[in-house]
Amino acid sequence: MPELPEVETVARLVAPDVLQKRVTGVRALWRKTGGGRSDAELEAALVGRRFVRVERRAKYILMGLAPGRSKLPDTWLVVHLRMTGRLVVAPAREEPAAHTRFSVELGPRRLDFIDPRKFGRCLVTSDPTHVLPELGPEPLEDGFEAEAFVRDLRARKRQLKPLLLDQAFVAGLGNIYVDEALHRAGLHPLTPAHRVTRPKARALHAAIRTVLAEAIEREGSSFDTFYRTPTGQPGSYQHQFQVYGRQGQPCRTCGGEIQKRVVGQRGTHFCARCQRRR
DNA sequence: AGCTACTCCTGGTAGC
DNA sequence: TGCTACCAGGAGTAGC
Repeated sequence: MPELPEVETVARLVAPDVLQKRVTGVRALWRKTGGGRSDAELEAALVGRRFVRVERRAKYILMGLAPGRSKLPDTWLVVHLRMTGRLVVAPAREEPAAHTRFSVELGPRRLDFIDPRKFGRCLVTSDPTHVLPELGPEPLEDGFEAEAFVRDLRARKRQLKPLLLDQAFVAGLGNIYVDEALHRAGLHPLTPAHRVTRPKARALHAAIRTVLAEAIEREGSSFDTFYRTPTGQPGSYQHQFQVYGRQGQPCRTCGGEIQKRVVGQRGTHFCARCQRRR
């Protein structure tokens, strides 16, 4: 499922195919994907504008469009891949692939949003802050400062797993990278945040950054048929997983058996020996 | 503040 | 083989 590294990879790879291209048509093949907007509304907002920015914030891809020859975006296409969303650029004359939910025509080519489970969104707005929820710091940016993280973490009483999944606390982590970061830091997913020692909290801060940066280097994780980069390539970080999906197998650090249990409705993987409770 | 449960969705798979 | 039941899960929301 796309988390920060996968979204970053998609944004990077799709950018050269859309930047400077002008929109010639828009269609929401599944209306909800486009936020309930009609094709006429979408066309009125986008047609004639040109993609001038492609950025990532948390798990969102922000694509800025400017009118005429302007370089200043006044309209944004905000994409969230959720579980199964993909962005693909294809020749406009080709039929859209199965499960295509939203299409932006760019002259001879077309940006397609493909999403079997229909959880993803392609929202059009004049200001991304109108559609983005409250989001915590970007874990790979300088603003994600260790001391502040330690302080904020220890001020909360939630269990680590749901706290780290909370996008308002830290942006961009999902089920996979939370499990991987907790293992790397040697922290049990059920530990209450305020019980984490300062050194362990610092270790967690470092682990989050390391895991995410390494996953971006490998273009994310593809362990099922879903996530692919816009070029159709799978990522390769799944080969680096220490705990995710490895229940029943030996821990690569200590040889203990990797456990799986449900925490807050999420499959949670950990080594009970490396990640002692409390 | 923080917990649980529910919703949205469908492809894949386990079980019969 | 063909059927049904269930599961995966990001994030929003409701209720306690």
